[in-house]
Amino acid sequence: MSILESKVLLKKERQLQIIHQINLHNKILSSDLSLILNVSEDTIRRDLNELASENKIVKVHGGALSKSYNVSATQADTYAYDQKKIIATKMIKLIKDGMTILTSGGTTMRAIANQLPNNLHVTFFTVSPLISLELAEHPNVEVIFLGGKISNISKISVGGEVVSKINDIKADLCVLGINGFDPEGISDSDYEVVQVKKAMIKSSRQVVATTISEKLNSDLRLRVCTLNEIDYLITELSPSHELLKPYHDLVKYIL
Amino acid sequence: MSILESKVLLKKERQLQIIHQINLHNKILSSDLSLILNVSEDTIRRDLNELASENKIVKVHGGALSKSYNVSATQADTYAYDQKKIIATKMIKLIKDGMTILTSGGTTMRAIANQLPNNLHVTFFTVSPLISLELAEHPNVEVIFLGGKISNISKISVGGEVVSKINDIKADLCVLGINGFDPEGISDSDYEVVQVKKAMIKSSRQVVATTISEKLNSDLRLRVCTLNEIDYLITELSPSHELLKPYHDLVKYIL
DNA sequence: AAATATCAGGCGAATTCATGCAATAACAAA
DNA sequence: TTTGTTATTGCATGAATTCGCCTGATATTT
Repeated sequence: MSILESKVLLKKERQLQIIHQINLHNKILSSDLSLILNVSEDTIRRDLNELASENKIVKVHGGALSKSYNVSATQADTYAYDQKKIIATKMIKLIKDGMTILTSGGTTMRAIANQLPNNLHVTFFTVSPLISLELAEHPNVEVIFLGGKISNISKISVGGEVVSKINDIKADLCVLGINGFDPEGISDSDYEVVQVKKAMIKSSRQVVATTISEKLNSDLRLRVCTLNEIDYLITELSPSHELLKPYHDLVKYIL
Repeated sequence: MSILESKVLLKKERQLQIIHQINLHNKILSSDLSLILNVSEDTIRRDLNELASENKIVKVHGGALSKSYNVSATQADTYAYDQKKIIATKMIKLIKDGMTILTSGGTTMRAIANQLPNNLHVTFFTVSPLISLELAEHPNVEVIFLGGKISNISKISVGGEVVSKINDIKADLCVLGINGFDPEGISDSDYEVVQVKKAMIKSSRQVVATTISEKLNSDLRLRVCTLNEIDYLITELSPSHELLKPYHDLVKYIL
């Protein structure tokens, strides 16, 4: 054990953290950064000004924005980010030390990866480059990327090689990001993605479906699985919420 | 580690210890080093300045950071981005339709992936999640990710599985991002990364080494290959530049 | 318009830094 | 060994950075 688990952040480090946060959420409030990094808002403001003058971020009243701001994609993201954070919090409670977890991609999964506490010792198998990077930030997490052809659309690896690799795994938990979800089951629109998700479900002891409530009761063209194949449904809503009523008989646990 | 601690450390030894500490923790405070090594902070400061001018660490107010610390930085933010863009332009000229290309990670590679013209029809094999994402933005590019354990430090997949997968490939071109480069060859500091790079070189018809001039004449602990194993050296400098003189006899083409 | 939040700029305390200098250590030649 | 040369180190000084707090100005919200 080393003596110097210094809590002191060097200025440069703090600024890197700020950039990381901004890249992740696309925007950030000075007040949030102040809380996260445990320094005064003045210091944050000075950092933001400095980073802005170096052209690394865009400073706005109250906080800062990412430089490469993809309007259409990210606005939806930021809009749902709070909800996804709630989902992440619920999801993380299911994770125990020593688990092996299989995960797909998607922004909800990304929020989970980001919120993961640093003291968890777990092994993640993933098909998403983005998630693998986010997970690799956690020192006690082992990340295995299941390689294959990267789908231009969904940005996860797909194809026979991935599927057969997944078949060789026996995971404790499968965390699925969801695109279509209704009483008939989970659905998706991309054939290759469906193959991967099916394999993931088959290789896991328990399956967790995570989705923002917005996607409830939407049906896409291809079926991934029926609801009796999943163990947990996690949304940002309270389990007793009206919208979730139709699912209480169909899914084992709703969180 | 008890009685011998009273032994006086020579400057070189001390600096090696400093580098060790930084590699271990990614950062270090001058005050901590002063305690650990039992010398005054002035001496530490002088050491840090020296190591920084040799480009081995990044000195900041209060201590120093590892060079590879800013992993999650944005594109425009990456160090020496303009230079890397020049390298990317030169590199891309070597790519022809239909090629199969094997690539490592690194920010230079990222610049290349980013600058790639959309009309190129090529297949990329990569071990870097970041590069795979960047490449997947190009509609006519097929991206295959070579999966494996993701190294927390270098953020590329490493391990036996990757290496043996690479051995099965026969690529036209291998594009290597470089960390250490001097007349004796290419070097790197991470054992696992070296194994992957070696395999990549072996599986490719031609090898391209790309590096910003700053990294020329730097020697890291582990050898990746000698210079006669690479075909092209690409830097941001003109091929006739003074700094490149020592390499004209050693590398086939300098661009 | 009033209430609230965010801002820029200045101040002071604490820390870190660069620099010069003298004491000491390391090393090479005699 | 001794002697002379150079490198290294610790300390002292004043300068520079960093950071939290404060104030009055500006922006945003209600």
